[in-house]
Amino acid sequence: MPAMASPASAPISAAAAATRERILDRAEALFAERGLAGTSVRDLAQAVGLTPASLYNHFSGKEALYEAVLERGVEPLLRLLQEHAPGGALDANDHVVDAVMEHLAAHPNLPCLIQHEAVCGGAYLTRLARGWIRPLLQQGMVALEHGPHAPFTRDEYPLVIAAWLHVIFGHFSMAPLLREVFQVDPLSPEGLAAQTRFLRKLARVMQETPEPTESPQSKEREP
Amino acid sequence: MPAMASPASAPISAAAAATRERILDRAEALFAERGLAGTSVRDLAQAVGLTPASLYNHFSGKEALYEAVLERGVEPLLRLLQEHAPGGALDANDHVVDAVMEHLAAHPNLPCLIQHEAVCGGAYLTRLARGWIRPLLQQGMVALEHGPHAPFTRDEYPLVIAAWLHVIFGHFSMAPLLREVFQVDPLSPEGLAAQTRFLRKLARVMQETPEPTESPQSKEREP
Amino acid sequence: MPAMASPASAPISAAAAATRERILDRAEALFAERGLAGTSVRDLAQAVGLTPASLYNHFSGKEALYEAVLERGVEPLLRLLQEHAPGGALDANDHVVDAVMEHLAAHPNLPCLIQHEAVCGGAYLTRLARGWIRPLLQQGMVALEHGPHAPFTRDEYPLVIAAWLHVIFGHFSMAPLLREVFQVDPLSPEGLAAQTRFLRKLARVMQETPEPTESPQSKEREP
Amino acid sequence: MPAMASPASAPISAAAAATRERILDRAEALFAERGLAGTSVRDLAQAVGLTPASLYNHFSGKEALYEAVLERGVEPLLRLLQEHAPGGALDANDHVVDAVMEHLAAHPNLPCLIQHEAVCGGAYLTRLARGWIRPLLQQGMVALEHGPHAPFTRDEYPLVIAAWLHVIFGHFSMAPLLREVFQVDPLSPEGLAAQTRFLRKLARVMQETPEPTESPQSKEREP
DNA sequence: GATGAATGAGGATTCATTCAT
DNA sequence: AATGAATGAATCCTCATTCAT
Repeated sequence: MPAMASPASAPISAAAAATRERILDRAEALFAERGLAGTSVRDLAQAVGLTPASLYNHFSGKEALYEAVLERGVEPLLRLLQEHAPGGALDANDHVVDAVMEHLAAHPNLPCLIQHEAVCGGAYLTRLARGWIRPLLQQGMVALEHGPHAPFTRDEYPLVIAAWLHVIFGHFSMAPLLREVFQVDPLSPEGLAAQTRFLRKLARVMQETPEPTESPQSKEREP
Repeated sequence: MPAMASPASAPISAAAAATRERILDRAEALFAERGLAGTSVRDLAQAVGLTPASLYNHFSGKEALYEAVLERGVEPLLRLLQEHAPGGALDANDHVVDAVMEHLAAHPNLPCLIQHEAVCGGAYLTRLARGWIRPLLQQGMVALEHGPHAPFTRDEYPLVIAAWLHVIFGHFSMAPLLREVFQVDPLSPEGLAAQTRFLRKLARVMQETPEPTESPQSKEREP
Repeated sequence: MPAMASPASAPISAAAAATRERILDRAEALFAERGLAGTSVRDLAQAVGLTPASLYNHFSGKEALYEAVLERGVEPLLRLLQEHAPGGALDANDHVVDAVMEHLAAHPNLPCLIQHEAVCGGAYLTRLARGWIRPLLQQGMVALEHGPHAPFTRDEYPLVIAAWLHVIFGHFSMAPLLREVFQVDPLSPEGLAAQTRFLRKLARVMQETPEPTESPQSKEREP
Repeated sequence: MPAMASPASAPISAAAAATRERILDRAEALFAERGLAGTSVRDLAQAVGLTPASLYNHFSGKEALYEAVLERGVEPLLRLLQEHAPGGALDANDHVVDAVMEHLAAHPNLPCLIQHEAVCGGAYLTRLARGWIRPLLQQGMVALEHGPHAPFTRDEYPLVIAAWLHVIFGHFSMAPLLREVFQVDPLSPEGLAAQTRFLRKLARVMQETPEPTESPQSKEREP
């Protein structure tokens, strides 16, 4: 009798699910700001208005909570990227950039979390990398190959992809620094719109075939 | 005989200075990998082959050591950038990129340290930002203005600068991730050379005046 | 049914309060014997049969515990003294002496605690002094003025009060020394009774108007 | 050749002795204020303008220094008291009081040191008590017996002695408290003079034979 | 005689976690 | 589901002390 079972357990589950979500929300913010090591269970609990002991009713431990935060944040991003098939070139790219920026604007903590993981080369990184970053980037590779002739050779494509990753994520993960330096909030609507425009331009620029007349001095410098 | 006085005190200072430098070296690596909160004094001491108590003969505490690491790593980078006057455009840029890459290749921990700081918006960040990052970036602004007509408008210059920052630093700070994803070590000599070549190309691309014939659909999308 | 609500929460509170009291008891003894600096949290915890970490569930730190001990010990003494209005002279004094001795006999650690504080001139001293010692002693001044003509002038009253303080407290705070020297336990029932009798006698003696025929040599000595 | 040996070693010894004395001076003050446990070797060294390591050239350790301080302070007091033979009664007492007060005025830390020891019942206490306090107090007993008929019985003499100890020492050891409470510095010349006068008066009062007509109510109260 | 460097032991406190309630 | 109390392990740091210089 599944219909009968739910009234007994579902209401409880509903409240629990809400609490769980609240925990994830606050934890995401704290982990993004301070990293895993820098965030104490007490801080997490306090941010939710709970006791540390109570957290363990929802998550089996700090690391499990951390992973849940990561997963919850990353999965939609991954799905979003998979939806954008690597069919059209420039046009598709614009779409992808817009979609990604939109998603990150709604979840500005995500890049910080990933940055924290990517920097320390932590335990989650491997799973992260193999689980979805790799396919994601390889999708980017495919997209590149379908695009117009770029000034970049095929073996440079990984660097191109990485550069995009850095530029897109950096805008969020280094927001405090940029805010301080440029006296503008990168996460404000205007800041985000400007960055989106900038990224579109950048995409266009990077895909235009430059004249092969390279400046002579840089030729000398290359080994 | 002042020359004789130094052998009496200098050897002690020399040994101490050597130890101090060893501490800074190891601490830089650990802090870069794990951040401030994730690095314990015990680990630091052990990495140097010292007792935790002995560390306190050289630094007054973990935070002081952290600041010293930051300072030691950042200062030369700052000096290096100040030497490159914002005179010539593309040519100078190539020089700067080369110089910065060379410096970071020798101190690959530096971007991680800065990334850690920039993400959390910590206390050191403000000092960092106001002390040297801001002037540094403003110097970049000047350089941009002296360059050829770029596809980017003046109010986009900060974003251009930031993008450069992200691309250059990201290659180092996200090295573990990139290594995992692309199966290539970004910090190997080849990896660094390739990145340097890529950056030069990118610089050239970003400074070429594109034909003003923009693709129509992106025009529509811009508000 | 509020009576039912308490069994749900009161038992916890009750157990916690009991533990808290046990901590205060043992801490009082240890602090009295060794002072604040000489008492380690580990010793305190061990004396209660607890882990150092557990102490922090009841007190926010060593100093907080110390203050709580001081407060708990001092407050009843203060109340006791306030109850004895400075009405009758000798008769009232006898009452006060008896009451104080009785209280201190039940809390022989109190004088040691106060002594420790008074000697070092610590941070708590000021609060101690202004909070209750001062009013207490000024009450003593009033009592003195209501008494019979004493051999002491009004400007000597503070010294008289202080002397009483020293004699009464000293019997407790220097008990280990006195025990060692006189081979009698000052804190035994007999010791306390004897001291109480002695104090009564002393009170009487100090309040009797002496014949004004002072010995001539002391007159010469006084400037 | 003792005459020749001294020029070689005595000058050094002289400087060393001076340093040693400076150490003792500063240590006396710090130990008196904070007790043994509350005073760190670093603080001691810093107060002398020395390095902790250097202290060990003069004293074999903190405890040894502490004992030296105690000994240096206590011995002259003991000698002083031995000089005052227990011959004359009141007159002699005045002399003793004056002499002791004079000595303590010059060494106001002494009572604090002794108080610290007496309270905790530490290891030094026994030696202190057996070594000199006991004979000292027994000398007081003899003096009492030679005096005029006092209102105190022979078995109360120890309490009388102890009371004197408390009153005399308390004026110094509780100086910070008294200063705070009475807004007068007990250690100022005036404060000391007043206390000396007060003690003389007290001595006279305590030695006068009271009329045996005791107040009836106190008789009832005595068991 | 003075000191900087080194250290084992211990200082107070916080950590993540468990469990009875 | 929530929590207060308890705890072992770890936190950063200070302690008194030694020793080569």
